[in-house]
Amino acid sequence: MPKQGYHHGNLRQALVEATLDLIATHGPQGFTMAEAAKRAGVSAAAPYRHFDGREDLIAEVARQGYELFADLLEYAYDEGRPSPLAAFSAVGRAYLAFARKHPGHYIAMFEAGVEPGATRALAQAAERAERVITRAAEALSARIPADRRPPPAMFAAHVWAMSHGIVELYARGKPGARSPYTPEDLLETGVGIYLRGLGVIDMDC
Amino acid sequence: MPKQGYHHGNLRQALVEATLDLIATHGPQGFTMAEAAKRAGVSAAAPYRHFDGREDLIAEVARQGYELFADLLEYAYDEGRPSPLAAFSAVGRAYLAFARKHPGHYIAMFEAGVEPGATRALAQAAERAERVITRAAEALSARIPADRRPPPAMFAAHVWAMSHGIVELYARGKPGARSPYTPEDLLETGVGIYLRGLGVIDMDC
DNA sequence: TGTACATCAGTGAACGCGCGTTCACTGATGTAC
DNA sequence: TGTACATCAGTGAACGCGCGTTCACTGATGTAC
Repeated sequence: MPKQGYHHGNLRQALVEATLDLIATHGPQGFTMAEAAKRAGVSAAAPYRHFDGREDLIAEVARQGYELFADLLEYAYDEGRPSPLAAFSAVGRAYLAFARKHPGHYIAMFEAGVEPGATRALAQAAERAERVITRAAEALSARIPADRRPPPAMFAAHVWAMSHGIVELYARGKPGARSPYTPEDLLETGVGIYLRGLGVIDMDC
Repeated sequence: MPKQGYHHGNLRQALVEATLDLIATHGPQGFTMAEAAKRAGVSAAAPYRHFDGREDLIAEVARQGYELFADLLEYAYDEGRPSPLAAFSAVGRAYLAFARKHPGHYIAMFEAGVEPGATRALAQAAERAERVITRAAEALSARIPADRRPPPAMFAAHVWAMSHGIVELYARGKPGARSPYTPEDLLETGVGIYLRGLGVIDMDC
């Protein structure tokens, strides 16, 4: 636990967490350096001891988001166990769970205007997340005849796009604001139909 | 053509267009009332003769976006001609074309934090666009046995989500920034696979 | 057709505010000897 | 163990800026008679 004296003890991370909170509740632009400092119980000048400026702080939040995201997806994938299909579904559920449980991270990553190439560390974390999805798609499509299966990168892009679209359109704000279905239902049914189209799962189920 | 004297002639629409430009090039938050007024060749106070304030101006931009969007989708759908499948595909292509050709509108509609329920007119325009997509989905799924087809609203949500996801993730910024495929390719192949999964198009093609 | 007048659509100056950032400073900490 | 000192992590005040918005005003327009 940080001390409560003149020195904060762990200001850098406290600022990151204040930023997460602000972004999650007030949108990507509702975040200000001054307010983040205030929430961390520190003067407005203090953040500049730890970050180059506003952009730098947001980029760090996004980076941590990608790391956590990649961790969760990897954990859900579990190296393809117990089966490629089950692992793939678990990744999809983990995607939505991440967006729901970590809205600040998600927004910083995808809606705050931070380019994934902004930092080397950021780019690497983003790549790691993408690799999990691609790997899951690869394993799942291995049984399709080679001449009929789409490239794994394309497969992954389809699924990522649907997931992201569902988050953006149907998982924000009040539930049911734009659709009578939950995001989880939409993703499961949508990806299910898609996989049937690929011939990865049976047409009869 | 507007006169060039003391009176602008068509300031309201000129402000809307300046806003579109600013939003398209500098993001949803790169827009300011002052800059929009400047681009329209008018003092910073003038916009307040036509709009209640910043929010009101953005809402009007979003409203015009939804109207145009609905028009283009309706035109593409062409009441289901020549076939439900062809009409459905045309709607998908129109969706991407709209996002590409009218980025300012698209961003104002989906990324500027304007709630679709902000204005009655806005809500109606948004609903009209949604109805086109739902109708296209309905017509297309009519041939599926009733007990196996998803509700049209769900079908529409799947396709809308994939389209939106592709726009957000793969159609912004430099082409190929995140994927080797064009957004158009991604949407066509993605929706194609999805429709095969529904049994709407043949598994052999 | 001409004129008086109400209405409309601009101007220009000013406001208060909050933001990001800088700077000289000072209190706290860690380490060499 | 004690002390001197370098370094670190904060403070508080101030800056310049640009933004959204208001207000009293004035020039232009349209219309009744």
